[in-house]
Amino acid sequence: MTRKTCQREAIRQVFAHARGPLSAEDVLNLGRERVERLNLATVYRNLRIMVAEGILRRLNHPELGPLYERTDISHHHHFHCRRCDRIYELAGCALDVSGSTPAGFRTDEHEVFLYGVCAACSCESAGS
Amino acid sequence: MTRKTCQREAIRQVFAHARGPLSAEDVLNLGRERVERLNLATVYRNLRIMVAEGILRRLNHPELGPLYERTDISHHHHFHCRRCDRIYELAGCALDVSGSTPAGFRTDEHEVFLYGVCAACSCESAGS
DNA sequence: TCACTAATGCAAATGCGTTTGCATTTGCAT
DNA sequence: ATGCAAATGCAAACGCATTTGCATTAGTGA
Repeated sequence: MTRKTCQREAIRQVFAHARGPLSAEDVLNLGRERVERLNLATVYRNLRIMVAEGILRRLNHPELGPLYERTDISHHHHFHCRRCDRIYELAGCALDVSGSTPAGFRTDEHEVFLYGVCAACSCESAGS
Repeated sequence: MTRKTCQREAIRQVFAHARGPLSAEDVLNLGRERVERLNLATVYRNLRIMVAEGILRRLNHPELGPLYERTDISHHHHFHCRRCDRIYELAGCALDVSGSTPAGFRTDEHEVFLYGVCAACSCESAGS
């Protein structure tokens, strides 16, 4: 029987309000804003459950490592600002999948990662 | 002073003949076909040197982890066959980078990973 | 309210890629 | 041929994400 605990609820709330994928550490920190008494092991235990439930997906970012994101958002890709280290979700997909798949191959999934500087960081350093 | 050892030469040869990115373990195994006495620590030491020299690039594949590939090949992306676990290099790029970069953002680099089944594996299971 | 057990906290343990200390081997200049 | 420092082999150590054992806490049905 599954119980409704405040730490579990906090973790779900964190994802409900997140605007991008989160690392386990992120979930811990954001979760603690809601429930001071929250442990990393608990975070992992719940992340695992939520992934098993299909609520979350675990993705491996080439530069940031393992991140978790909700599965109820449509196909998208990620932009990593190397200045502030934030991850932005990019709506849609500008990849021609069939165009990049060799003859005889079948592409089931794909991931695209962009790296650069976000608007916020560009402004800061823009001067004037 | 840098010396020319057979293990170092073997590692360079491995990359000279590789047709895709390799894991450290791959380099060890392929290198041993050339020099039986080759150690993983040596592989790592040389990989590090070659990356520092700019000969190799280290990339983090979301499904396969850290891989090393030559830097003297033109822009391309990777296809991972989930059936045989092989990595194929895809010539060119079918991503509309500017199209996927939000206003105000600047994209410096990007990576694309495709997952699916390669031609060889498709044939095997295709029956006739 | 009470008992039962799921869930948590904590700390130790794991797995895996990678690094490092040190004794030994081996290019290479002399 | 000889000597010195670079390179290697080996095994232990690391860093980091993640898991786990166990005592304690706290939902929840009765």
